[in-house]
Amino acid sequence: MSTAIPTTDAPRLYSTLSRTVEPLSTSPDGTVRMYVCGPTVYGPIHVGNARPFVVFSVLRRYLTRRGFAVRHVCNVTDINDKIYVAATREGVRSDVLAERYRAEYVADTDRLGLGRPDVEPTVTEHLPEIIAMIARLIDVGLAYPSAGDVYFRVDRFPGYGKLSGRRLDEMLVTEPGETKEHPLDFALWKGHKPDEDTSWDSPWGPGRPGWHIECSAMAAAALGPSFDVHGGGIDLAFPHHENEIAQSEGANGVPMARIWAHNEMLELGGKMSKSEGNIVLLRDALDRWGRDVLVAFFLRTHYRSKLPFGDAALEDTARQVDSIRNAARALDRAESAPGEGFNRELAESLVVARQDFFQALDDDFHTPRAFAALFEAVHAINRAVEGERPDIDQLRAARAAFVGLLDVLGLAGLADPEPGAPAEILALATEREGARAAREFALADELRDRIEAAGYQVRDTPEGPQVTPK
RNA sequence: GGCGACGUGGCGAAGUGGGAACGCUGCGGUCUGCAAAACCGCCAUGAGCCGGUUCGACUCCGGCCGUCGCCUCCA
Repeated sequence: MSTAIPTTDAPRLYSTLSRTVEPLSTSPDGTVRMYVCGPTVYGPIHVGNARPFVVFSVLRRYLTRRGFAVRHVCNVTDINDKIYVAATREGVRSDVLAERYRAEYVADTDRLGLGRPDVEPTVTEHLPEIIAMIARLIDVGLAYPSAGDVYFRVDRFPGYGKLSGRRLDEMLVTEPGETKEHPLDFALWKGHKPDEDTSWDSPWGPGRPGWHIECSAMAAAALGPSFDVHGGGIDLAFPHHENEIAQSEGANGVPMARIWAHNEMLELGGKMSKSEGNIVLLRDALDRWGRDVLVAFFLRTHYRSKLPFGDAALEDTARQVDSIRNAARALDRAESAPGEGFNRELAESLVVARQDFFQALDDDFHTPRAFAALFEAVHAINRAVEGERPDIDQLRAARAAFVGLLDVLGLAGLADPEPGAPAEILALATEREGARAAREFALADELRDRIEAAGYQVRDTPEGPQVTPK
């Protein structure tokens, strides 16, 4: 079985900036440099916040297995209006609160088991870079101090609006700008207010960074002024990413990111958001569904489609995950009683599945089609185990191929050896076999009920009973 | 009001100018003492609605209706 990736073209991704699917670029050293907007840490993250984390973490996994070096940066915003508000409400210092929820964010997303980004910068670590960038923007005339704040001058940046397709003169103006030249000018630096318990010195007086400048500064610090992919939720396209472009390109004079990749929103009767109050915390979803189901749930829908979150969809996903796991169990059984020959249909199906799988992911990270390919493999494996059973070498090769696909999606654990049932459960299963042999089926069924009550399931197979966790 | 995304079977969800993937559910069958799993087969003559282009449109264009996101903090 070939290990080469059966594709010739470069992976392609849709860019909000060009509104087309574009070939992925690499930076001059061959690395794909990717920056993804992470959470503001003023509370535990919800499953909506987890979507970009999953999408871009798995994209990184895919690109890595596709042979690219990837530098994946995902920031944590730990200075923000909402953090002050939350700190006041909880009666703790804002920096203490931010650090607590930063750690909780890391712990929650660790449970997804998709690895960590290479760098997870925080705002508090980047004040010097932020201040330097603001100073630079003032130098080139794109920013101005005003009453202790510093604002970006939007009408001096010619490309303002190019990402979100807006024009300055069409935008709804809701905010009067008594300290701003233009109502849509946005804050780069906010002067210290008495009720805020942190502040940093700057040439414009004590204060803190505005919301957008941090990402410009952190992205440049971690990836340089120009990189390959900038990701995040579509709700950030305006104003956040628009402002990032204005700041970074205004200060650095080069395009910030080649591809702007945005995931669509999770829905729970309208967009899931903390301000709407219709949220499910990531940790609660993990407790209830487990990481396998949750990861598969995010991946079975394309990242640019809205994703309704609900019990029915998760239950559906859980069944899909079970059927993937069952194919691995079928391989377990077959390996304990292999056949003699070579199953040509299995070999061919796995090649096709692998090809379809990688082609789908090359095409704008099409995970739903990758899932379809995965099920081609599931069925091919089940057919081979039931039918013309292959020899041990082919079974092992089939497992390797199957696990290789699962691994790209972060689901290789579905094929891991399962923890064996405890001895007392296995004893019940053995006893049940005796009862069955003696045709004492009432006793056999009672024993099965007891096994199930203990959380295990018995499946009678030609290789004997298979006891699996329920 | 402006910008954008989208409307496909019971549900979820794809591709495609000329046979509507895939998964779940449901139905029938095989296997099984039964069950579970698996396997085999069936399930949209139609793709929000109305026009247009075309030999031919679900697929392109226009209009309408509807849903959602952004325009204010938001993944």
